[in-house]
Amino acid sequence: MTAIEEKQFKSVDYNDPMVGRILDAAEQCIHRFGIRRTSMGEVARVGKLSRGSIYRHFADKDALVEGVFRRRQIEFLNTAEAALEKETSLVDKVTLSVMLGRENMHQGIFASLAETEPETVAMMLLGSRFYSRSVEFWPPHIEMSQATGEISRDQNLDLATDFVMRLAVSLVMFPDMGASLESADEVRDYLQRAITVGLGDY
Amino acid sequence: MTAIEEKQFKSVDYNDPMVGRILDAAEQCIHRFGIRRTSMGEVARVGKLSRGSIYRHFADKDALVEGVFRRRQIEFLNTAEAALEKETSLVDKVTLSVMLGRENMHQGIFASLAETEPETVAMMLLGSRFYSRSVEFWPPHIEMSQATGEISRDQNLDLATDFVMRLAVSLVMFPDMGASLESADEVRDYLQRAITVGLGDY
DNA sequence: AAATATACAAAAAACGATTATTGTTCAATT
DNA sequence: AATTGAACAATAATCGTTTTTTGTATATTT
Repeated sequence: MTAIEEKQFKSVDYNDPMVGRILDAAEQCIHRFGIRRTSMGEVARVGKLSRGSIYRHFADKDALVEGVFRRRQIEFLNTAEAALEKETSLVDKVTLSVMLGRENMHQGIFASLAETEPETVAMMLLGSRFYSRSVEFWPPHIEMSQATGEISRDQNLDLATDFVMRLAVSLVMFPDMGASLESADEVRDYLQRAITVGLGDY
Repeated sequence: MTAIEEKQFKSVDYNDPMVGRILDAAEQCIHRFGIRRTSMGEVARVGKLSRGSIYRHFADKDALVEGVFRRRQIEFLNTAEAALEKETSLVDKVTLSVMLGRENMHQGIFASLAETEPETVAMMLLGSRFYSRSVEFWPPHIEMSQATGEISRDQNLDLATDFVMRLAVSLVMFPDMGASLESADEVRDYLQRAITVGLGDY
């Protein structure tokens, strides 16, 4: 097994308590100093563990940073998933997701990184890796919506997921793209239209 | 009049032949070396003009770079506008715009800059300034589409424009967001659905 | 009038030497 | 079996210093 292959197959076990400690320390460092000014040694010091332990669980610094944001995203998707259970319609679910997504962008690690290293954040947001993780989030909700008759039953699941994803991502990243869509009510009305009838007649 | 106010009011005259020479030289430099490694002196040398002339027309280097990309975008919108005249439906127009937009991103100054300074390109794409210029592009086409009955007449123009913009921008920036939407046919089918009925029934 | 050429201080980039960090290895420790 | 600690070469960041570039001003030319 070559080094390259090994790196690909290696995946992080988020249940391992040591991994948790490493990621906690790394997140704290990135939050305070940014990615560039965070060293593996500093992470080790903050987490009160050895540098070697970090390299046991993460191939390199990139993998560690990736791990931090991956965990954050998983956590976000879980909280979002929980919050969504109160909503019945797909439109309300997407609306809530957009509002939660915006909130998430303007606080915590994202907000601080955007201040210290905006180019890094920009690169992350434009990378497809970032969204690919959220894709699996929607299909169950799409299917539920099809079951209740809110949206068409003969819509292809992948295409519908893609459509919802595009709207959600776009609304989180660009609150204003011509029309003002700041408040939850404005977003809901907009999505109601977009999702149920597009630009066609009611 | 303060310096700040003056800078705000000053706007570039793209018909001025000297402005054209400056922008030609600047674009050539940016294309070859990137923004960071392009100096005002080099632009002057390439354009066979004085550094003073550049500062007569552009407040600073940022304004010059802005001018280059602004002109490129205007040119793109004009060619797109011309190409769109052959298309009758809004769906076909948006499809063509998406394909032209993707093409535009993968050649010329954008492609070369993406190689040398990807973070700069990422920042540009995420800035709202970039899209705000394209917003005025769509309303006439939306209204035409409403006139022919392709889309609803009682749809608010700003919201419809916003919706078309979001789909177009998203499809240009993220060719794959779950569903494969590479070819023009795939994009057209997707947009046909999205624009005319959203996720509702046919 | 606009373009040029030159000069200038302040800011930024390039440079080279020094220091810190990275990623790997391995023996010792828990 | 995982973690630690220490050593190590290779890479990258940092720090003063020097050089270039910036933005402005002004006299001169077209």
